[in-house]
Amino acid sequence: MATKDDSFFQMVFAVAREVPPGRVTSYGAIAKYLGTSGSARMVGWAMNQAHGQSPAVPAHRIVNRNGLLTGKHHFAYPEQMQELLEKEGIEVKEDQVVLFQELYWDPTKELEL
DNA sequence: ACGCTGACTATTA
DNA sequence: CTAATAGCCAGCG
Repeated sequence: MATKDDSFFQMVFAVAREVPPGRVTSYGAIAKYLGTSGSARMVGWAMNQAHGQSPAVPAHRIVNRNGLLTGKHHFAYPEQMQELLEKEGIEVKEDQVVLFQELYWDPTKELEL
């Protein structure tokens, strides 16, 4: 688990790609899963490098602790994030994921088994 | 090497 | 409710 052979980014990308469709997760959750709890900024920063990766990283499934689409401005265009989320069946209102609590996917609870 | 920046989070006022 | 503060750590000039 959490192979440290790869760069920190690759670990973040790996977890992000493990997020099931129609689900969302937070930076802090990924950070904690990687053992860098408290450094949620590193996750977001890693996502910044995700742009152009192969396979593409579903960064639109990564939101902040409030379920807010804080990173939408980093996409091709800000509305793309909400567009992709709604496309997967996730309701988004006021840049915020509706029922975020129900759609929340925690790697530390789903993957560590 | 130093300081600034940042897709975060939590606490305090 | 908003604003400020602190902790976090990798990249860049």
